[in-house]
Parts: sequence; structure tokens; C-alpha cells
Amino acid sequence: MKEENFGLVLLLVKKAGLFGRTIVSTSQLAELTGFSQQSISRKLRELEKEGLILRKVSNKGTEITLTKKAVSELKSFYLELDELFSEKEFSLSGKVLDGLGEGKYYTSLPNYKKQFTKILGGDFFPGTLNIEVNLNEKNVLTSAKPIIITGFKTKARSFGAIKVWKCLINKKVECIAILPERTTHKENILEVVSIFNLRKKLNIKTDSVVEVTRK
Amino acid sequence: MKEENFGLVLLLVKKAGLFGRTIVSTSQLAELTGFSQQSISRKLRELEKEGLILRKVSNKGTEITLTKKAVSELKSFYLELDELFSEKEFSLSGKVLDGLGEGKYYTSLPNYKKQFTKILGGDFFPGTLNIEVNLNEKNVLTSAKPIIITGFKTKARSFGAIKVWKCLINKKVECIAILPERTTHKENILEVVSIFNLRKKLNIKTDSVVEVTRK
DNA sequence: ATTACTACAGATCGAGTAG
DNA sequence: TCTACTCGATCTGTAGTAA
Repeated sequence: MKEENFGLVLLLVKKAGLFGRTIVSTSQLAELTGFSQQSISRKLRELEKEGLILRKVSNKGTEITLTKKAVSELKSFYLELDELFSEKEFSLSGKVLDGLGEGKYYTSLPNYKKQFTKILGGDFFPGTLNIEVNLNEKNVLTSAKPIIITGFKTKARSFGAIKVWKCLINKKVECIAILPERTTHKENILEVVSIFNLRKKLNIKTDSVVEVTRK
Repeated sequence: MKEENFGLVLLLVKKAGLFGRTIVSTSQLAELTGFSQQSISRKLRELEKEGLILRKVSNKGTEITLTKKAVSELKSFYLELDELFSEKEFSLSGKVLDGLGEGKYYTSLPNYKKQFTKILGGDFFPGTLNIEVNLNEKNVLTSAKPIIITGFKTKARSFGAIKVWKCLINKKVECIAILPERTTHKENILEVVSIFNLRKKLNIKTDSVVEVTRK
């Protein structure tokens, strides 16, 4: 099918189901897609001609059934995207930076702390390990679906949501990678929190290289 | 982004990675997409204008980086398709038909039999339960990724591949739904095989209604 | 080698309107 | 109401060619 009609076909399959049928009017579809009624009419005739839909026109609208051809074209496009976006295990490496991280402050705030504790399954080490990473790799890691730590407000100010991902560090120790909504960090830094003091547990120091694997 | 450029953007993200970069020439892309060099040139300029890619032209080609905007647009399209195609649990119901099914013959052929036994985890009842189902529902069930039973040849004839899906019948008993490559069945019949005699095990008879759930 | 401008052909769009 | 035809405006595509 023409790429420009993917959206329309997707809309139809949502209405009709993968192998079902639906009755719609061209003006309904026009409104939903932003095209004119005339263009939808033409497009439907095109799709029929290409063997992507079956069409039964009446004075109540048009009954549409998607063919196997349409479903399989949509699916093969889906599989290509799935190759990119399905959340496979993903690893990146980086160098440990000095200090405990600014995360020490906000992870200690009671409201956040409660949520971190729940996700980590127990009290956690007060302080984050900051790792210098490749920005692109960090973006890939954080493109997976996050666990959301909700924000809150005090009289003084409001604290935003934080996104976290369960990870393993050096393939052994559970931790979570965290990404504050409004970060003050340089973008190429990844902060992780664990129930362990990671420096002791893994015998790592500033400048050690560690591997973080998203689970 | 314009829908008509989804394919091009997908190609670019495949080359560059989700947050990486790549150097390509417009004529390479032209060849890969079937557009002319000139059209690709124009489309890349359009994508840049829309804020979907960063472009750095040199006499070696064009360096392209996808922006977060492009990735998020692709991803939201992916999520819509995922809603349709991700293989969730799926159930359908149908009426048990008379007889043991023609499957009794081919499941008894040594080559097939060996493969069925492996998938079912043990010797199976000789004979298939045939269930009259809604064709659309059957199509949805069989739109998930199948396990393939490979075909074989004898001197006399060749036997095609068979697709099967692990299922539960009446939410209790494991079975597999089978779909021969060249079926002689009416299309609205679903055949299942189990290590049990399903009629006895589930106390069902001809015309009983059973539920088949894809696992 | 590149990219990209120009110029024109042909596709696509939607307003008006018929059936 | 509905679909869909006509037709002029606009968009899209590419050959030729410049830079």
C-alpha cells in the first residue's frame, strides 16, 4: 500500500478489528483523518483496487472489511518497528565519577524515598553512583518504558516526577537507573541507586569502568 | 512527519541507530527507496525543516542524526501497531464437531508424529478434536507467531509444513491448535491435538461448546 | 564524487455539486 | 443523508544540469 495511506488503514483496522468489519461514512473518516470527504472517498476506492479492503457502499455509509493483504502489510511494518523498539536487554558501560551524586539529596526526601524503597525492595544506600556514559547509549536505555516515581509539592516548591529503570550493574547487583524530569545534570551522566553501597559491594572506585544492563 | 516519509525515516533510523548518526549519500538512499536522488535530497531538507533530523552536508555525502522528535513519532506509531499485533492471550469459543478429524491420519505419520510429540511433551491421543469456530476469530488466533512443524517428502508425495499454537482448552487442558499449510478443511474449523482424549477428559460431546485460549 | 536548483509533468487535493 | 464526479489549485517527483 502507499505509505501515505498507512494511517487510514490503521484507523480502519482499529474500527473493524483485524479480521472484522465496520460501517463508516467517508465524512466521519474525513473528520478523523483531516482529509476531505472527497479524498477519503477516493482513497477507499484506491484501497479496494489494491485489494486491501472490501467495500460495500450503501446509503448508510460504507461497510469495510480489511483483507489479509492489508493485515500482513501492516504487520510487516510492525515487525520492522518492533525490531527497533521492543525492549530487549540492553547494556552500556561507563566510568564511575567522583562523589555520591546530587541524587543523595532528593532520594532522601521522604516522599521520593518511600517510592524508591518500594521499587528496590528495601532500604537503599543513601547516595547515587554517577556514571559517565555515552549520551546515545543512555538515550537507548531510557527509551524503554520507565517506572514512574510521582512528584509532589511542598509549601516551598514542587518536585517533579522521576523515571527509573531496573538494571543490573556488572551483571550482578540489582540497581535502578534514575532520570529526574528536570535534570540539572550534564546529559551524559547516568545515576544509579541500589540497596548496596556499590563502591564497596563491587569493589569499584572513581574511574572504574562499570557495565549497566537494563533488565 | 508526513506519513509518506515514514519509510525513509525508518530506513534512516536503521542505518543510524535510534540515537546515533550515519553518513549516506542521497543517491544511495534513492536506490534503497526507489525515489530519485533529487527527491531524496528534497525530502531530507524537508525532514530537517520539520525538526526530525539533523543534517550536515559535505562532499562525501550527508551526515544524519535523528532527533528525539523523529524517534518519538516512530515510537508512537509503533505503540499503536503494538496494540494490534502484540501477542496477548486470546480466546475463542466453538462447537465440537463429529468424528476424530482428518488430522488423525497425518498426525500419525512418523515424521510429523515425532514433532508433535516433542511440542506436546509426550505421546498424544490419536485423533484431533474439530471445532467449528468464527473465521475471523480463528484468523486472530493464527495471526500470532506459530511453532512450525516442518514438512517432508516420501517417494510417493510431499507433506507440507504445519503451523501450531500452544493453547488451553476450557482453561484447563493443554493442547495445540494446528493449521496445515494446504488445508482441505472448511476454513471455519479449528483442529486441536492433546495428550489427552479431550472428549473424555473434559466430558465433552459432539455439539458441546468449548473455549480455546492461545497461551 | 557530492547536493540541490529549475522547470515541467503528473499526482493529489478539496470545493462545488450531481446522483 | 450518503458516495463520488469534475476541475482548477497545489503538491510531489524527476530529468537536466549547476555548483
